[in-house]
Amino acid sequence: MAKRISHKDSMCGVARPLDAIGDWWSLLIIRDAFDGLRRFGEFQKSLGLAKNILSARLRNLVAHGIMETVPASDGGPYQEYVLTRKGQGLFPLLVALRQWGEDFFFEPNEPHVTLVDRATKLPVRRLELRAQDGRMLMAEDTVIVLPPLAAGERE
Amino acid sequence: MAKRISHKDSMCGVARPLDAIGDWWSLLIIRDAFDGLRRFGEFQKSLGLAKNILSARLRNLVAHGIMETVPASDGGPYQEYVLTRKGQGLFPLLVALRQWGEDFFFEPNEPHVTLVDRATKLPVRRLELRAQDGRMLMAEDTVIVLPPLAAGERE
DNA sequence: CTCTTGTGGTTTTAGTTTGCAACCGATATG
DNA sequence: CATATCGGTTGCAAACTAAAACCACAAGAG
Repeated sequence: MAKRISHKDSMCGVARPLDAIGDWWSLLIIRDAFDGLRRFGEFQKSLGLAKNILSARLRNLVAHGIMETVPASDGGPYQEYVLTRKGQGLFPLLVALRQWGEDFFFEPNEPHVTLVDRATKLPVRRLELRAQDGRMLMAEDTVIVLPPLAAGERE
Repeated sequence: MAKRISHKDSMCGVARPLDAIGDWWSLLIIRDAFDGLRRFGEFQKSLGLAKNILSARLRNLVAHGIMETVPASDGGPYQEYVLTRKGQGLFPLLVALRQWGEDFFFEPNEPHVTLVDRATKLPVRRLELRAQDGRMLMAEDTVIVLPPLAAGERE
């Protein structure tokens, strides 16, 4: 089931998360989970994907510790799917995706849903990458550095 | 080729970007592009994916305006693939993905590559979502709001 | 008790996608 | 001219996806 994304034995810090999430559907499931959806049927209705696929995706997300099943919530005999702490850690990623979408996939005046501060109802700020000293960083202001190699290790 | 992700006619602000990116491979290509890779062969060597797949992914990224081909750079007879401004807009998403990976996919002392400020060589700060007034926002502090419906429009 | 409906899946099956490998054309290179 | 390298395209078997049918269980309805 797990499709190997990278050929390197030890996948990098980007490929490893991608492998865990699984695919786009999973990300949409996670987004719906952030929106409060919990039940199999809710996800299926919201996303319109085949039930076997949803079943497989949920199973994968649970297997990777991104979601977990809780026995009930309203006494019903069924289980629900909720985000774990690890799953909640994906929130910035979804925000980044959404903001990118707003920037480039909508006409200037095309209406679209907006993420707002629940308290003030104002739109949230943009995600910004900052240095330790608070300077804002663009992509070209950053570098990837290798971990210090322990003795004897070779690339 | 384009696999429809959502059944809804007008895809939401999350699904639309996902559809444009294409798949995980594309995201890894984009990451490599941020790392300075430009040539077909460089991507292929770095990612180890089949050439036909790479070819298709690059074509898709170009078609969606995320990358573009530039005729040369060192006088070679070949073209190179570089990120457009739209593609560069994906930087926060990649950072979010990387930070999530660092948080949950590495043992506490497992070495991994780190994103650092080029100027100071210090690791970058975490991405944080903030309200207009500067408060930090967690997922549960936010809501999605629908656009104001124009007259006559119905859900 | 039996019939029907709704939920939460699994199985079946066909269609699509993937990716290895082989091939191809266009430069260099010897 | 022979050969290699780069940037792909093409063919095809294997893997994966997804629509639909099916199944199990629980709750009501009659």
